[in-house]
Amino acid sequence: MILRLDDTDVERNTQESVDSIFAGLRWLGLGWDEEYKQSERIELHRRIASSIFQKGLAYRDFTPARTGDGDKSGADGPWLFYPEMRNMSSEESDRRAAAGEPFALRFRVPRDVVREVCFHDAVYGDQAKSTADIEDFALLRSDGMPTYHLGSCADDADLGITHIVRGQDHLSNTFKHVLIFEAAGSAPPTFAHLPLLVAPDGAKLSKRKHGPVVSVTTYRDAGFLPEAFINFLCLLGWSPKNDREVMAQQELIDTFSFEGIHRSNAVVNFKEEDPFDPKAAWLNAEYIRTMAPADLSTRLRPVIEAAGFEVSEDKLAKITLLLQERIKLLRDVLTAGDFFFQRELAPYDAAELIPQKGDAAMASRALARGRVALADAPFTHDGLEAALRNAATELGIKTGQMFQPIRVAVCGRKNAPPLFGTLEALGRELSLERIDLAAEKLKSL
RNA sequence: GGCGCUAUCGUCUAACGGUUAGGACGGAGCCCUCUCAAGGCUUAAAUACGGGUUCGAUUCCCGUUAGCGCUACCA
Repeated sequence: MILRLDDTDVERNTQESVDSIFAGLRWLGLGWDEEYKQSERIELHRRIASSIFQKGLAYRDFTPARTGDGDKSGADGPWLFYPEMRNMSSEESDRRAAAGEPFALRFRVPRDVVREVCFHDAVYGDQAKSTADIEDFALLRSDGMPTYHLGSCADDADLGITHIVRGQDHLSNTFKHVLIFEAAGSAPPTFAHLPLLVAPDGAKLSKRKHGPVVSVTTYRDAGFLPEAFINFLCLLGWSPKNDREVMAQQELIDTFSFEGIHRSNAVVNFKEEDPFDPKAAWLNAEYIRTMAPADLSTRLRPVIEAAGFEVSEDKLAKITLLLQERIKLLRDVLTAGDFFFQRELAPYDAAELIPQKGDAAMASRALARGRVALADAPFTHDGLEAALRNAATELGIKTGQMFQPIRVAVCGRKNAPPLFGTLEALGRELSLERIDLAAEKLKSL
């Protein structure tokens, strides 16, 4: 497996984007055996270009570069080449080049006899395109830098690449590549084109338009597990055809085949308010739930510490157990378990303390009686449960009515992890402190 | 405009011409339950359209439509 940076476009190539790519790849744990930068192999590219030129299969084009995007909806038919450039005598071409006039080197696509350029794609099957529909594409820019087409073909041949697996946006470019391989006298590798990942509106995902969505580090920073994220990605445009979805890396590798790859684009379902595809989040939650708790703790700790909190090994173990099936992303530990980490609770409405079908007086009694129970019960899950259920019976109220005021008092909200485990993780001192605060708060109603 | 690719629930996807068109996410409902989750059960939801071929088309062929890609001295 070779990691090659196709960075022949100096303008667009920034250290920042390279760093982000490496960070993402390293996080995913995808290894590679060799690593190259195209920008460091330009001598090779020029050599290949020159040999194609020597064979008369390319020519100099002295036309100034066309700016930007060009007009793609021209009613004047497709642009194929500039006749005066393509047909220029070698004497004039040599003379102008020697005089220092800048030129691009273009491939001389055969025009005398129209023929079909063919190749077999491992995903899309047999492909053919008439030379009459292929323009004289550039090999070398006027600054001497190779284009993507030349650079990648030259490198593929030189590095002995066996399989090119890339986005379907290159499917039609592949005809040009076949022409280059022919001209360079190398056998083309196996091609396999992958369907594109598109935005909900159907547009191809791009760094420009969709920014964070296409950056792998975004998912890392949000608390995705790399194995879950890989799993999700694999399910986009490919399926094992047996309804299996949660698959470990080895199973993915074992089951993979080009035949299982789709030929239509897959949409990544992100939204403004929810930037992550719900299925990706679900898969991540699935991985989190089935992890060994100790492993989850290990993954959670850095997230908690990065937020500026400290937590003991013992307390984290308890919190992990309570939150494991309640978080979808590692990041969620901060919102789902905020009350575990902050000494002071975020402000909440005292009315929350009032239980279902109860009133402030009931809440007050539950808190008072609960405080007594908590003060001397063994501070363990079972001890607390026994004590609090007892208290409810004594007060003649439902367990729910007993538990809710206490839950809100210690967590600052109604929806929280199971009460007894939560109290145990919080510890006696903090629990009592918060109950006192809540009782005080209740008086203000 | 030219060339190419594609078309099954909202989304990801099954169904080597014969299925009540399956699964998953998300949605809805019920159960479980100290709340929230998780889990269990149930449910709504799709073959773009029109022609062929065939005893029989989601499936094969043609056309239409739509989407996407390429058409750069970007990749």
